[in-house]
Amino acid sequence: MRPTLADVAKLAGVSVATASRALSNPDLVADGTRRAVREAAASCGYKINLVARSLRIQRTDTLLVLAPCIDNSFYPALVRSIEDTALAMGYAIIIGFTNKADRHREAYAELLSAGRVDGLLVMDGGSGVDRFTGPQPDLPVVQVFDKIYETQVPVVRVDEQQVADLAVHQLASMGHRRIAHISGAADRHSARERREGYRAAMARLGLPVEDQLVKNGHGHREGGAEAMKQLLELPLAPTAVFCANDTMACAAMDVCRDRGIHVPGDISFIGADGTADGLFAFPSLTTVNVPRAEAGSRAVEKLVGLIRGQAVMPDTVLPVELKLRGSCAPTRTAVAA
Amino acid sequence: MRPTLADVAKLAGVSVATASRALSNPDLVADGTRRAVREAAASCGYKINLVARSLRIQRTDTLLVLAPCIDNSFYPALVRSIEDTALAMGYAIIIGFTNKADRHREAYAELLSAGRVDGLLVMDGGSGVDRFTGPQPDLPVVQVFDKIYETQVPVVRVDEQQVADLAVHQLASMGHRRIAHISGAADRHSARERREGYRAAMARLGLPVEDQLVKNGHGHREGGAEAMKQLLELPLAPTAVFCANDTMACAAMDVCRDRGIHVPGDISFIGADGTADGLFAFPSLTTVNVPRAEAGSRAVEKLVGLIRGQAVMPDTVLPVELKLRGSCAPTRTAVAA
DNA sequence: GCGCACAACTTAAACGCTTTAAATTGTCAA
DNA sequence: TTGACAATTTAAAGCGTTTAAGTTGTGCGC
Repeated sequence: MRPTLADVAKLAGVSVATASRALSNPDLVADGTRRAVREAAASCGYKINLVARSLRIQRTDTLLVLAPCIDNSFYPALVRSIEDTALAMGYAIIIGFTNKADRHREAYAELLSAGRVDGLLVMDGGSGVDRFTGPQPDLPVVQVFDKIYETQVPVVRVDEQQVADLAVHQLASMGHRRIAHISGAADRHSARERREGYRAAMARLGLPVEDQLVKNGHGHREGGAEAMKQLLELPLAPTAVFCANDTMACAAMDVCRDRGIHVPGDISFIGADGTADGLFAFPSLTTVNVPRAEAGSRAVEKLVGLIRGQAVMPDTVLPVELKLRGSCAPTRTAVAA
Repeated sequence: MRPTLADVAKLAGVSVATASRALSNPDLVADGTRRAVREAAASCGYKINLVARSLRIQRTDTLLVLAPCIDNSFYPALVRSIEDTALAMGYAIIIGFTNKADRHREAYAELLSAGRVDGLLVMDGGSGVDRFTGPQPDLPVVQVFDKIYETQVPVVRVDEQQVADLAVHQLASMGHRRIAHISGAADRHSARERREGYRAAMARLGLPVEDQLVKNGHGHREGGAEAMKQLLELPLAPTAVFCANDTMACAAMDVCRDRGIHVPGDISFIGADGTADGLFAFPSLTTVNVPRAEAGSRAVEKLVGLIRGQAVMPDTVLPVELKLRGSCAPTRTAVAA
């Protein structure tokens, strides 16, 4: 049998209460006692039982992290930084992926309500965090990106419209006027916002906002490629494309390459997110970087704050930044001018 | 206050023992009683406290999964399948990344020894699973890939030498004789085995095994690119390269493209692992697929088996498979012949 | 010498559940 | 009517901690 605190106490000739204090609250016992208990614990290989501790102190020091997936190139950096920050703050993370069967959602909702975690970090705003928590979560919840405005859940996010704005402005400043947009999955808040941001930016710049220049790429490679093909079939093809994420942008560039269309000579691309995808594309992809690692840590800090009783803070909005790389260039006319 | 079983019992007019049974062991109570308890539970919003349950039954139904990282394109599929299978078998997973500071290792070793998980799944064979478990783990452990022969830990893996063998044979069958190898991180078992497998296959085929044709790419893009550059500077450059993973293969192909060397016309490539990297490369990368998703489920099944008291089974060795894609072609001389 | 403050420690209860062993109830045969 | 037996239910003992409340002992001022 694993030794318990009682064994340690007996060995050290003190009560379990003292043994407990000697190990976890050293200032409350005399020097000699502390040493005796420590030695007893070491000599019998005592290890605390965290489950018992959790039951007693009503804390698990564990966070549940729900991500839609992990093979998406957007999430790994986020998840890593969450894990890193959580660990530094004394929390372990249980991870769950939610874009699978409903079975998953239910299982995790169960974990949440059954007191096995102290808080929830959702990255899957998708169609509402209340699927996991109910309308009035009795557990601290923080959401990362993809804000759902209907709920009052604190969020760490970026200004998604600004993402689009930076991209469109960059292209416009290079002389592009026919700027297309390949948008992301319709159920994602970020995708909707980026599309709106694109429209707004185009309008502000006095550029034509044609419906045919906006195609839905559904956020993935195949959709991006298909959308690009449609754009290339237009009577008057765009000279630049802003894609709602890097994955689609890379796929779109590949379509161009396959057809002998030169990037950025014939057409320019800007992606969004700032994933590694674009870094290794050819040409390397200009993108609007979304600081995922920082979002991860900030979200954990926020969540831990809530758990520890801090008042709900306003949304955290992180800055985005344009990363100018090889995939966009001034229009020929701009060059000629 | 959250209602407890005692509240439910009082509400239903039975003892807590009966309430407990009615909810978790329904055959042991009479029909009417069961219904009454169920209704009482529902009416007061009772949710079981899993921590208390865990303490009592001495199980946590949680697994610790340690991965070196997640942004590596190799691991996501593995982690997802682990999560999926674990959930289906009634386990949650705590995930930890171990290629960070030692702080991480220690924290997770603590979790392990403190009874917060029922078992451990390690993907980071790196320099020995005993860093986490000590020489005699008192907890079930299963390792995925990267077997460490010194320890007696059951493992789910592939035949890494066969990975190399399939690649070399394919290239040789296309007429290649000067086949180079870009190897992976020296501390990884898979990398060492693949290099040995390359040597053995070359020798068996009677092909020259020159030290200068073997470069260390350290498993990552930069290393792969650098290794490729060195290979191209050889007096007699190789006509084909087997890379120990897809990431390096893609980087190596990019180097060729930048220098105007045509793939597969001038030089052929085969990678290994079967990650999405190679699928979207140009040309798409021939690779030796390592069934990561299946390895994940098998590992979980094995681990849960151990937890439930099954005897230790022999290693599980999964089959690998060559995926022929656009990055390799017969040599010019072979074509001419 | 008495009372008091204070430090050091112990006792005992609590956290919320499961499960063994014992008690209760009901049924039926003798 | 009684006893045997099965079917339910209950009381109580844990699971291994933490901690509020209580006890003991020491030194100190008076």
